[in-house]
Amino acid sequence: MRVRDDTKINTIFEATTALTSEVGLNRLTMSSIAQRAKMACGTLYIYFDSKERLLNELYMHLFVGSTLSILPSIGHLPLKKQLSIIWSKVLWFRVTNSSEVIFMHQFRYSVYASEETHKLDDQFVGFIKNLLGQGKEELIIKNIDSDLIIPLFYGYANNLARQMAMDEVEITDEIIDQTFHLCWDAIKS
Amino acid sequence: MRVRDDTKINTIFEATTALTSEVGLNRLTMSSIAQRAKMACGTLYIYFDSKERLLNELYMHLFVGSTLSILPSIGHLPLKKQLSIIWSKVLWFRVTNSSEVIFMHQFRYSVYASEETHKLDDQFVGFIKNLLGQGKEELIIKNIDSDLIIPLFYGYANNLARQMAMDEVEITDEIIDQTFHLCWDAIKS
Amino acid sequence: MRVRDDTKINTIFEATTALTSEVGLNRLTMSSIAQRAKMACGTLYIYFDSKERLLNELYMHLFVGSTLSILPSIGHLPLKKQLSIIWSKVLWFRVTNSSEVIFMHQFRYSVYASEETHKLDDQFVGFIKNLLGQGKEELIIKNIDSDLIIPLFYGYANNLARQMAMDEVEITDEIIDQTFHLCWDAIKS
Amino acid sequence: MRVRDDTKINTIFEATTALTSEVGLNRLTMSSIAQRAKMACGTLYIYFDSKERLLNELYMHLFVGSTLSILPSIGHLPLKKQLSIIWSKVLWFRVTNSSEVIFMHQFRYSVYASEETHKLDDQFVGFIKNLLGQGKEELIIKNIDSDLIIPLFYGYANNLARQMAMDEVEITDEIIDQTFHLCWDAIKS
DNA sequence: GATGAATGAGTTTTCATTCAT
DNA sequence: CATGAATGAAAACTCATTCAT
Repeated sequence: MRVRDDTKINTIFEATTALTSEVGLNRLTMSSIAQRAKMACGTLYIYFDSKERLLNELYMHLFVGSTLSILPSIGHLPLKKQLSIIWSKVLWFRVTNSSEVIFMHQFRYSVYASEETHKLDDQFVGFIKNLLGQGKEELIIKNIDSDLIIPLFYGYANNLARQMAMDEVEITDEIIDQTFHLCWDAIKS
Repeated sequence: MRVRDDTKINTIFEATTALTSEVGLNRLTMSSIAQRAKMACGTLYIYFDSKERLLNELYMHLFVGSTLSILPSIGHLPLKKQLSIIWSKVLWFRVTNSSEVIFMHQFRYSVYASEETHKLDDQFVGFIKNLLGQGKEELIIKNIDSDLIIPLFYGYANNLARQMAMDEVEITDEIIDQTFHLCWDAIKS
Repeated sequence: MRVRDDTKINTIFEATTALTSEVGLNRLTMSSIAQRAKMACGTLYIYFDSKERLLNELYMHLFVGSTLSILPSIGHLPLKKQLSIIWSKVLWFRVTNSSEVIFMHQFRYSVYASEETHKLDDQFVGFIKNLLGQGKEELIIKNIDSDLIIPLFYGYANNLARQMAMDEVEITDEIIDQTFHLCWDAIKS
Repeated sequence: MRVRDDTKINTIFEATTALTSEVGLNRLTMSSIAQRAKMACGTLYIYFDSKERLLNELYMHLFVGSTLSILPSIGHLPLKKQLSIIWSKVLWFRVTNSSEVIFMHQFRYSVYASEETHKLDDQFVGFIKNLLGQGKEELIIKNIDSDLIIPLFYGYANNLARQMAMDEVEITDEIIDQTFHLCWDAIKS
């Protein structure tokens, strides 16, 4: 019997991200994914119930891999260090995986994004909110509603990465440093 | 084609923004636009060559109305004041026109966005870049590559507005003040 | 403007019945209907929401045309005469519209048949039940549960018509007479 | 192919009849049969060349089991008795095996039914025709073309059984008696 | 024999665009 | 100009059948 091959899921994911970054989410079709992944159209449906599920699972996979996975391991570090690590991690991922970022960006606000997916984001946002709350108590960070601060990090990271990907600028530690300092100066009290 | 009947064009634009914010760009169809605008499907093609043109013209219309239009009139003011006015203007527009912002956001990186449209953005970015260059010469602003600064403003504004629209938070002068100060603290030298 | 052409619905109905009798309900596709009706595939969806609706509306159309339409006009006649007219009407229709009957037969118990459609049948059955009830009161008809009698008429008519259509036997008044007498002898008291 | 493993074949047959009565012939898929029969999709093809063959063999199996098998053993009985036994046998089978009857009914006139299958029916019909011929010679039965009589039995039995199955009415000897008398009164001279 | 993953032709349905009125 | 019926290519998804294990 042909064994169910879990690397196939990765092949599908790769084909999907690559195609989305090339032609956009709107022109992404199941048959084009299949063609790119070198398998039959029907095979996609063995691994995913529908196009919607495929995209949602890909998003969750990327989101977990890019950000959620580091959160637990840095809880003991000082606040600024934690933020700086997250910033670096997020930026590195975003810049070195430009196709993936383009996919995430287009998917994020598309009709395909499910409740479940949005909750992942909330989880991340919740963590950051917590961090900022701490910082405010310690009087390190300006006493401003976190909902006004988070979009700065979030929007800046997204936009910066997208811009760099489009201009084909390579990321350096210096750039990460500089941009993090902008953020830090913005929020430090 | 394209006779000036601004009433009709506005009706089409309003229908398009409203629908996009309700069902998303992916599910936006020409006949749904026509239906919402209370006209026939074919009438849309009297005013716009194609769906792509319609969307691009709408984007340009919104972009000019929301930002580009203020730029010339404030050139004589001091740097920080100029930035603050632009910030306020942009944010007000984004928050008080949430449908429009959702449309712009979804359209901005979609397959529909043409070269021409991207150049509009560049025009705006060029203006800001200029401003920042001035600031750096006057040693008011950190000496950092403007391409690293602009995404902060751009991304922050976009994200903040989208978040506020979704949470149905009302904008106040205080919020504009607070958020602008975050930005300013980030870049001031 | 092209005017919405209601004869088109008949064209579609005819194509559908003809095709069903030729290839069966299972191989009946929307594109084959469109092709046979000499119109585009999408045109079908202007007149019918879905394949299911098309089939249901066709069934109702045929059912009403073939049986339901005569019921009201014969209420004043004596019982046996009424039954005999219905029998004749049903049989004539079934035999002279063999494609239609094949469609109705295949559709009747298919997955496509909706609640609404079944209710039509009930309406007809209800009428006959009433008639039989009268007959029993007048002691003309055997005092047997109507649910045991109706399938005789219903099943016999269906089967006889189908058989005659397949054997390409022509119907005659004599045949109608003979077969009705079988039925009548079966139920008369 | 087609090794005799009757246990497995029966499992497949049961799964097929059950599923057909639940979802209809149109939604009956090979993989759903396999799933219900708790075996792999490919296994079905060890026992049957194709879906069409499977269905035809099932029909023949049911037909033989339900009717054909009794014919030889009653040839010596008087005409009315023979008919009455067949009626009883047929009705009992149809009512106590409602899934099977639904399958037979849906299959009977579907695209899947092969020549071979139709010949089975002819065999049964031929036997009955013979019987009726006898009856006419003995002047017990009306002198009417048998092709006009058989559909009465055939259609009545089918329809009655289907109706009772749907209404979940239990069959009794009384019902069999009553309905047979209807038939007999119809044809007796 | 048995499995079930893989195939890909075929199905229903959508929708940007055209065009007769 | 305005209409909206008509078009047909293309999309998502299904499923009988094959085949590597």
